[in-house]
Amino acid sequence: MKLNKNQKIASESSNKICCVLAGPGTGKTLTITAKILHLLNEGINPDEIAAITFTQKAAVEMKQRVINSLQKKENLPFIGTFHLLCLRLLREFLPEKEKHFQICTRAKQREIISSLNEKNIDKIIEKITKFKNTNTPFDEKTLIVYEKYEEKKKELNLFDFDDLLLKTLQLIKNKQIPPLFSYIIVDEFQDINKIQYELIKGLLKKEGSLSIFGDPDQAIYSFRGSEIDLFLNLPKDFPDLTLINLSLNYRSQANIIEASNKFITANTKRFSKRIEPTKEKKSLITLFEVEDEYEEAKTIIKEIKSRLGATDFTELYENKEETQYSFLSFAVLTRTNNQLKIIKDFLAKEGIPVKTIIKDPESWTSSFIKKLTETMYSQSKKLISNIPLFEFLQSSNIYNGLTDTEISMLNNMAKTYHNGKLIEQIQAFIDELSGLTPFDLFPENLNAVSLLTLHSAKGLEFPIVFIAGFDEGLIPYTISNTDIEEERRLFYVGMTRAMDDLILIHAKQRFINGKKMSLSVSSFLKDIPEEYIKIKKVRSTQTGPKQKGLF
DNA sequence: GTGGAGCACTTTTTT
DNA sequence: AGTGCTCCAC
Repeated sequence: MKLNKNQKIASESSNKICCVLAGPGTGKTLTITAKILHLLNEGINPDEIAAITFTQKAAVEMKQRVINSLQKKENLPFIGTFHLLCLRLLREFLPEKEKHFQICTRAKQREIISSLNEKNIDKIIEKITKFKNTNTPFDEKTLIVYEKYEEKKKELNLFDFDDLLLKTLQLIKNKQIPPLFSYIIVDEFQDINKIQYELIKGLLKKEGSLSIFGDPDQAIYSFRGSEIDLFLNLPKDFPDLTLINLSLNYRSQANIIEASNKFITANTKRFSKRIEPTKEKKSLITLFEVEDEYEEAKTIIKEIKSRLGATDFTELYENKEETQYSFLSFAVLTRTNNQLKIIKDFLAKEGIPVKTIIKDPESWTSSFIKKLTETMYSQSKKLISNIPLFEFLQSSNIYNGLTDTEISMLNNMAKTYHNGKLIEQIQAFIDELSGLTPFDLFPENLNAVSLLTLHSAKGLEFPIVFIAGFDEGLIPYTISNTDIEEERRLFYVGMTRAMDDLILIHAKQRFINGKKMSLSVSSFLKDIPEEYIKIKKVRSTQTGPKQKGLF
């Protein structure tokens, strides 16, 4: 494992509390992995170590790297989410008659709330989770619903996701759970809320050591209770804090790094830090000024095609030229999900494959499972029972009527079921389907252009990144967010996803919530110094949704 | 189970 | 001044 100087210092630090500032593309996961391996190498008992993340995806990635390095899966430290850690602690430390609860999933939450004759179910769930995480008070009506919801949950012996953390914290405060770990590592610390902060403090042994990894400039989740001040106040809370800055960026060409460095200094709530590029300057950021959202989509298509080496439609699909890019190289980022729809339709109409994150996997999978099961079961009867599921899928006509995303995901999952009778495989497979997360429905290796919101692009990287809707009102989203610094961090996250080219698009007019709006370019433009960006005005040829082809 | 009225319209994770 | 949803009547 090859580490740079500060990565090495961070991975070997044995200080009481160490905070590692890990800007975009600076090798955070590598360094955390190295730290875990270093501790194990020093002979620390794995049970003394906990590496905590916010998402499964981050946990899986980290765990996989540790497994690959150690060449073993047993006797590993805890590497997982806050929720998994709390679930395990509750199963271990709750009194016998309380510990056999089940998880109250989103679907179950909806069921409970709707049984109380409430509408706006998701709004209510949102308010409840906000209350549990930040103590945001209820209005009178929601308070009553909340009390009934809690009652019902108790009756059914269910804990919701927030309860997992809250109950654990309660047990810690009652001294029913002792400090358990000598080494706690926290990933993405900028996303932390008060409850998670208390949990960490309560689980760390008195002589233990705490390592914090994160980047305050990428804090974009205040709307769900994360508090950037918990990060920024660390030096005050811990006067003996060691700060280490991972400053070398291995992702983006120099122009993108220098522009984003300058851009983010417009914020005041931050630690002063700079990222140094390791790659050379390649090209300027491009800003396209176009007429409307249709011209925006057309610009994206044109730029994709020119980079794939195609001058017309047929060449592209005959794959005549070898180019350094494929559809996988491109991502289009927007502030809202709404904006992605029209882009998706335009790209799809051009035959450009796209993939998006499915917001509601529960309802998606339920219809998908329905669609699959009928065909699978009816066909499986006709087949010899011991062929692997993957081959069964390929030999059947299940793929008819599925999208590329669905097929790719299906194949990925089916490959993991090699053994057992066919019916059992199908049953196991369907069980697994119901546990899907949004990212499972976003197959990484599917050769398609990624369409994402700025939020869901965090942690990812692409050679070519478009940020569409670089309009005042959308970026920053002043339509309903007054926290401009958080909006600036969100755009900073977007900028720093790009490896080679960053392309911004501003449309002079577009429909927002049914209204045709005239928009000026984002006020964030003035925070990017002129020398890093070139502006191209695209004159409208013909516009409108009725038009058939683009070439 | 469906069609039309009424309504809301930012971002999202967690077994 | 568009879209997608939820609800309710049928």
